[in-house]
Order: sequence, then C-alpha cells, then structure tokens
Amino acid sequence: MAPRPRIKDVAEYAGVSPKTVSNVINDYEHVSEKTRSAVREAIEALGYRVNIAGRQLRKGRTGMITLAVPELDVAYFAELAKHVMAAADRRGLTVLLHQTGGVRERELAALHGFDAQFTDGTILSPLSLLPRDLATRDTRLPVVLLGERSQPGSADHVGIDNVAAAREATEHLLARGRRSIAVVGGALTGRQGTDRLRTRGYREALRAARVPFDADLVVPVDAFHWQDGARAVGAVLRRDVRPDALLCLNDHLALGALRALHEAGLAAPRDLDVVGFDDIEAGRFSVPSLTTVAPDKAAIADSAVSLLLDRIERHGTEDATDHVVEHRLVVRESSGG
Amino acid sequence: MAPRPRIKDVAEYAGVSPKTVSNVINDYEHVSEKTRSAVREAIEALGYRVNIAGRQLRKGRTGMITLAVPELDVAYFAELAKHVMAAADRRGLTVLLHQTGGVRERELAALHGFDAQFTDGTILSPLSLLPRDLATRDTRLPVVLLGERSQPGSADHVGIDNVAAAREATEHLLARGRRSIAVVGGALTGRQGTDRLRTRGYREALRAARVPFDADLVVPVDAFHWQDGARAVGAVLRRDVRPDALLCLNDHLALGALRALHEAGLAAPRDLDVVGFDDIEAGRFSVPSLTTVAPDKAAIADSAVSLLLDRIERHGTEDATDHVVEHRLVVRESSGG
DNA sequence: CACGCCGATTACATCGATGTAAATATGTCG
DNA sequence: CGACATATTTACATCGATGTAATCGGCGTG
Repeated sequence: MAPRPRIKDVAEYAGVSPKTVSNVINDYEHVSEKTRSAVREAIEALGYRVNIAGRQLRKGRTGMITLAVPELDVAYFAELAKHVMAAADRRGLTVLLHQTGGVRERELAALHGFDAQFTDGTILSPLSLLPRDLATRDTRLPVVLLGERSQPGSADHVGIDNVAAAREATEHLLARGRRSIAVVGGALTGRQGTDRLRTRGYREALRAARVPFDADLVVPVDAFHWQDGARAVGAVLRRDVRPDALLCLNDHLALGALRALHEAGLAAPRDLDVVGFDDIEAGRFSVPSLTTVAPDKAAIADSAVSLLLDRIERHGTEDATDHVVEHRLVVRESSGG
Repeated sequence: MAPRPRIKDVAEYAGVSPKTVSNVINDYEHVSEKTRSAVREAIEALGYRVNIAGRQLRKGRTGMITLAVPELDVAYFAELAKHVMAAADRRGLTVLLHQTGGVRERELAALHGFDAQFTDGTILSPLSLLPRDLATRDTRLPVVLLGERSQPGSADHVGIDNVAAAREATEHLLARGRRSIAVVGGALTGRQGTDRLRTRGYREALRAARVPFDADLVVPVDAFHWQDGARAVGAVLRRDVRPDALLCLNDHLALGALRALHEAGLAAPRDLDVVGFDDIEAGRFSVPSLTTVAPDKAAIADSAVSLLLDRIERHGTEDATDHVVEHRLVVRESSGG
C-alpha cells in the first residue's frame, strides 16, 4: 500500500515547487492558469489530500470547534447538536462532538484537555462545573457556555431566560385553575443551575397569584431522564394530597411522568396537567402530546457559534457577554383539554 | 496575552533538553526521578499543554476516528453514538462525530473528505451510498460500515441479521393471530438496504405460515421519522380493510403511528398490534409501550471500533469481514395485551 | 536596447514534538 | 583503579505545509 502523497510528491509530479502547490491549494492569486491546472491534475492523479496536522502546525488554527454536551441520548442535546453543526458548517467550521456525562472532571477536560487545545474553541453545556473552574480557566482558549450561567462575566454565555420561562409556564397552569403544582426536578438550594432558576420563576408566579408555596411540592430527581420522571411521579402519588399539575423541568421527565401516570390510572389533562421544557420531538407525538417551553434552538446554536468565532478571530479579550434567546410556551394536550 | 508555552520553554525553565521534557510527557522509563519531578514542576508552572498538531505530525496518527451517521436526532443513532464513543474511549480513541443527513454526497465526504483524511479511520452508517462508491473508494482510508451491507467484500461491516429479525417480529404477530400485517417503511425494490432485507424477512414469515402476501400492505415512507409513521397510518386507514398489525421498520415510525392511531380513536394492542425496530428509549415509556426488535447496540459499537482499529493498526489489506451481532424481540404492551 | 516594474515562482526557515543515535553519567566487578 | 555495562540525557533530523523574502522572466517605455 503506497503511503499517502505529500505536497512534495505533487510538486515533483507537476514539475513545480512545493510552495506553488501550496499556493494552488490555498487559492493564492498570482498563479498562472497553466500551472494551476497542471497542479490540479497532479493532485487528482496522486489522490493527494492536505495533511491537516501540518497545516495546523503552520497556521495555528484547525478550523474545528468542540461542542461538549452532557449526553447525546438526551434528545434536547442531540437536537441542539444538529443545529450547532449546521451553524458551524455555514461558517466553514467542523464540529468535534464530545460527551461529558455531566461529570465535572470531563467538563473540565472540555475546557482544558485534549479537545480544547486541539480545536480552536469550545461550546460547552455544563452541568457540574463550579464557578471557580471558570474563574481559573485558561482564557487563551475561547469558550462559550450554554444553558447554565455559572458566573456572570467568566465566559460568553447563551441561553433562554429561565426564570421568565418557568414563570410563564406556571402562570399558564394557574390560569387553568391549577393550584397545587409540583416542580419535578426542581431545586431550592445548591448551584445556580437551570433548575434553581426555573424553580425561582415558578415561585415568582405563585407569589404573583398569591398561591402559597409548599416546599414539599419541589421534587428533586437524580437525573433528567425518563425514568427519573416516572420515579418522581411515584413519590408524588404517595403524598396525602395529589397535586393537580406537574411542572417538569425537561421533556424527558415530563414524558416519563406521563407514562407513570398512565400506569397509575391517571391521565393528563383529565386528572392533572403536565408541562415540560425543551420541546423535543417526542413530546409532539406522545399520548397525550406535551405542553412545553420551546427554546429557539437554532438561535442558541447560531449565537453560540458566532460568539465563539468572534473570540477566536479577535483573540477576544473583551468582557464576556450574555445572550438571551427567545422561547415560547407551546400548549398541547397535556395541559390543554 | 502570553503565547502558549512550547516544549522548549519548559525545557529551559527546567534546565534540561526539549527531548527530556518529551520523555517525561510520554512516560519514557529511563528518566531519573529528580529530572522527572523538575520537569513536572516546570510544566505546572508554565501551564504547558502538548500541542497535538506537532505531535500528530511527528507520530503520523491522530488517535481520532470519525463516526458518520445520518442524523443525530434519530434516537437510534444518538444511542449508537454514545456506545461508539464509550468503546472508542476504552481504547484511547477520540470520536469525531459527523452527520451526513443520509445524503450520498456527504456520505462520500465521510469516506474521502476532510474528516476521512484527518482522522485515522471512519465508521459510517450509510443510507444512500451506492455499491460503486465503495468499490472505487480509497482503500488507504480504513472504513467500517454499519447497518446496510452495501456490497459484500467491499468493506468491513457490522450489523444484525435483518432478515431474521423481521421474520421473528412477524412470527410474533402471526402467533398472536394477526393475519393482515402492514409493513410501514417497507420496500420491495430498490437498493439492497435495511428496508429491503426486513421486508424480505417479513415475507418469509408469511410464507412459512401460509399467509398470502399482499403488496398493498407494504407502505413506503419518505423518511424514518415520527411524522412519516403518522402519515403512513393515515394512508393505511383509508384502505377498505384495516390491517390488524403494523410492522414498522423503526421505532420512530412506530411511535408516530401510535400517535396517529390514538387520534383516529384506535389503540394498540386492542385494535391492532404495533411493532418497531431499534429499541430506543422513547419506546419504553410511550403509551402503550412499544414492542421492538432490540439490536445489541453496545456490541455493534464495540465490534465496529475494534474492527476499525485492526484495519488501522495492521494497515489491513485482509479481506473485508462481516460481523453479525445479536438482536432480540422485546415484547411490550403494543403487541402484548 | 537598457531599465524598471510586476506577476509568477522558488529557496529556505519555521511551526512543535519526537525518533534515532550518539554522548555523557553512573554503577559494577574483577 | 580501570574496563565495561547500563542508565540518563542530548544533538539533530524530521514529520507536512506555508510565510517571508528573494529570484526569475516577460513586457512596456524612454
């Protein structure tokens, strides 16, 4: 098996210097039409491809960015990844996709590790990262954070207004006459994560409607998967008084909850309402279909990529910015009967 | 902003040669404990990180492989990607994930394009690739195909026995007394794709049970998404005689079908049975839960990575092999009343 | 026809890390 | 103590591509 041809081989084949071949490849303007086509032919004939390592070593840029999300089999992240790849593609970038499992150590690796220094920058959707991890990060490596806003000013950030989104969802349930609304996946203490923010929005809505807050209705979960939603329903149903609505902090939880409710002989919206977050495709086709807060994923992806590219190109030392993208409440069967 | 330190800077700081630093980084055995720790300190002090481009240029391998799938928001591929990443991780490889959209041009790019020459090898799940695309491919670039077996012998391949799987699923429906089984996503002609093979298994089961085959029951779809399953149900229900079972060639189709049936006032398994393929998580939590053919995704991922690694390391010119991994029928509510 | 100009092409150094082989240090044994 | 084996460290070349600056060649002009 012949080794891969190098630029030098192409040069010899075409009877020119290596640099001329490079000039052709990079569309340098001062190359005569004749040499240009001769080189093109040589490239074709030898099946030559640029060696990215060599180019990167010389140029200092890879044209690749890393997208690090907790898990791909969480539909929200898969859908988001799709948008990010599309946005990157439009700008001539390639995406290296990475799963962190939501584990701090691997989120750190996304910031500092192999990928981070290999690609030109990182878009990270953190779950466990601590504020100090960001404070002490190597600012030479461009980063954009999605979702959680760990520490204002520590890095560019893109996300929806989680407090407002949760408030609107809760208002919707209140407007339907629901008064005992459980927050599945909610959190009162702990890190300033999405769960905290959404729980705050929920409380704001309650207060505005003068509905007393009951800490018992905040149901914590281990993770944001289907089975956690199902388990949470188990816990909720063991209470003396059954809530009349579930505000689930993502769609997987909500869909798992719908399933568990079904098994318990209950149905939304007949017996209680169910609302989720993320607007994943499964929620459009579930029975009942799922009311959800739909973030503008395309806008998130687009902002993230363009912010990152700014940082990369400007070696940006400007202050970190915070981009808030649109969301809207999509009312479907699970709270719309 | 200080430039990133190079190995040379570390060497100067520690008072040794660059090569010694390299030796420490690569855990070369003959380095005295004293220099080792001095170098470690220097690395720490300067915040040094290996420059992958330099290393790769020298070593010739990237330690990265490409995984190219049609779409990440098809749950099966997202779940598969997760397994592939885990398998790669165990072998010290990083995965570059790529979406082809199922478009031939981009599947070709996965074989020959940027990624293919950049990473050490490619695992490709093709949809539109033609046999000749594989016949003419550059065999210097290691490739493993998943799912469709385009052309025996053209490249290593990993998949389940689609014919047997479809036969078993059909036998299951026949055993439940179903006699009019529609194949949603089925195909009688066209490429030797998964759909063809599964349709063949379906027919084999019918023949064995002496149930006449009705070509009208083969319902083609545009794509294998939820909405296509829903649409197919619309078509099926417009027929004079309603089938008593739907064999959907993936779970998304099946779940879309369940939803459409619900809207039509029908329910599985009461009015008809529904079976899918892939065993995606959504099918475990749907109402009703979904009977499905579960491929051993972990095994697929593991075989694929290890086959690819073989090719890479042995510059394998051996004949292409074909790995068949296990599958099993998981019977749930949608055909288990 | 000599000169200057500009477009086309090339020689050479360089990006950062590491393999090779040689040089140097350390240790062992008779 | 000297010879020799072994352990540690180093100089140098190299991986492939491209930026810099120098060279080459053709053309118009005085």
